[in-house]
Amino acid sequence: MPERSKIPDPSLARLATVYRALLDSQRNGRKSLNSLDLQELTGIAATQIRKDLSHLGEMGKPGVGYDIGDLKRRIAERLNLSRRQKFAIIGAGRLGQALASYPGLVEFSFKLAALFDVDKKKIGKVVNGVAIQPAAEISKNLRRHRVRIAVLTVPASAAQGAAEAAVQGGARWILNFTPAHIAVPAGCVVRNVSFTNEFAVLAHFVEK
Amino acid sequence: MPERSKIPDPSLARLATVYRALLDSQRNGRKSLNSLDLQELTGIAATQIRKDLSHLGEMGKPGVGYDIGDLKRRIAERLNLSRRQKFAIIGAGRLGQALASYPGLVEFSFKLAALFDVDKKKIGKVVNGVAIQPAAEISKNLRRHRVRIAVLTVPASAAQGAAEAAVQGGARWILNFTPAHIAVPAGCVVRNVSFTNEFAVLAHFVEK
DNA sequence: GCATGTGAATATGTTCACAGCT
DNA sequence: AGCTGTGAACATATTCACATGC
Repeated sequence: MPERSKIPDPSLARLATVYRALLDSQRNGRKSLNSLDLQELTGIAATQIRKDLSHLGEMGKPGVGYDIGDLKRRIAERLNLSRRQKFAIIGAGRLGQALASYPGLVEFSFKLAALFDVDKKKIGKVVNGVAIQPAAEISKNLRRHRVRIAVLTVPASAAQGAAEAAVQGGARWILNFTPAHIAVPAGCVVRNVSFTNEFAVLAHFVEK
Repeated sequence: MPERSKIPDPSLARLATVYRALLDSQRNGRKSLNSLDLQELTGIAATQIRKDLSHLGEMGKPGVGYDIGDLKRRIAERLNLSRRQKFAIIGAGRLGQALASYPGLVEFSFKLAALFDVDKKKIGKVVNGVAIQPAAEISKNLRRHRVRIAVLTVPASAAQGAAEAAVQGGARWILNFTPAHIAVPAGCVVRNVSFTNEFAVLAHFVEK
C-alpha cells in the first residue's frame, strides 16, 4: 500500500481508538497484539482494523501480530501525535474547564496553551496550570504563543466572534463544540462536535 | 418516498442540525425557508438537505420552500423529539455537570431525571434542579423513575461498571463519553462520543 | 420561473475471501 | 498452522441532472 495514501476520515477516528488501546495495553505490560486482540479491546472488527492499519504501510508479522511500540509510533506519526500540539480553549465554562483538565488529551500529546473567557469574575482563575485570560486578548495571545488550534466552548451566540478572533490570531484548526455553524476563511479547517446531535441520533432509536 | 424508510445515520445527525436551525429561525419570526436558506444556516449542502428531508416524505412546496412549523413537527416525530425523554447522567464531574445543565438538551425535549456520583462530598449537591445521588443507587433509581437512557461521564476505568448498573436498572440506550469500550447485552444500544478522537482527527490535518 | 423531490451516476467506505509470509 | 495484507465484491452515502408541481 502506498506510504502516502489518503486515509478515510472514519478510519482516522478508529486509529485514534486503537492508539488509546495500545497505550493501555502497554501500561499493562503487553508487548504485542494481533488484530483479534484489538477487536476485543476496542469493539472494532478485526478485519476493519487490518484495513485501517494497511493505510500506514506494512506493520505486522503474519502468524504473530503487531509490536505495540512499532504500531504506536506509526499511528502517532500519521495522526500527528508525535509532536506536541498547542491548543487554546475559548470559553471557560464547565465544558471548557472539563476539556482543559482532561487527561486523555495529554496522552495524545496535546498541550493546553491558553484559556479565555469574557466573564471578569473568572479572569485569573487557574485551570490545569493555565490562567483564564480575558477574551479581548485572544488574537494577541494566540499569535504570541503561536497557537494554531482553537477549541470553542462558548455559547452559540458567541461562536462566530470567537472563531474570528482565533483566526485573527493565526488559528487555522478549529474544534467547534457549539451548535452554531461558523464561517471561516479558506484554508481554515473546522470540525464540529455536537452533543445534542448525539442525543438526537440516540433518541431516534429509542422505541416508542 | 416510502413513509417508513430507514434513515441513514449521517442523515439523522444532519436532521438534528436542521432542527436546531429551525428553532432559531422560528425565534427570529421566520415562517418558511427553502433548502438554500438552510444551507446558509447550517453549512450543509442544499441538495443534501433535500435528500435528507425526502426520507420524511414530501414536505415542501416546489417554487416556495418549507413551512417551518411543518418541518419541525415532521423531524421531531421521526427523531423521537416530540415526546419528553428522561435520561440519567452517571458521573457528576465537570463534564457531567456541564451536560446536566446544557440548555440545548431541553430544546430537544430531553429531561434530566437523575445524576449520580461515587464521591461522597458531591452527594446532595443540586445541579439543574436535580440532586446528585450515590452511585450505589443507580439501578434502583433508574428503575423507579423508568429511565431508559444513561449517559456515562465517569473515568474510563469506571465505565463498564456504570454501564452494568444502568442496564441492571433498565437502561437500554447508552451515550458513552468515556474512551473505554463497553460491553452490553444484546438489545442495548451504545453510542460512543470521544473528545480525544475528535482532537486526533483534527491533528491529522494540522500541517507539519 | 422557481424550488422541490428523485432516479441515476458517482464516490466513498466496509466486508469478504484468500494468497502469501513467518 | 496462524495471522497479516489486499484486491475484488458489496454496501452505503453523496452528488448530479432534471422531471414535476406550485
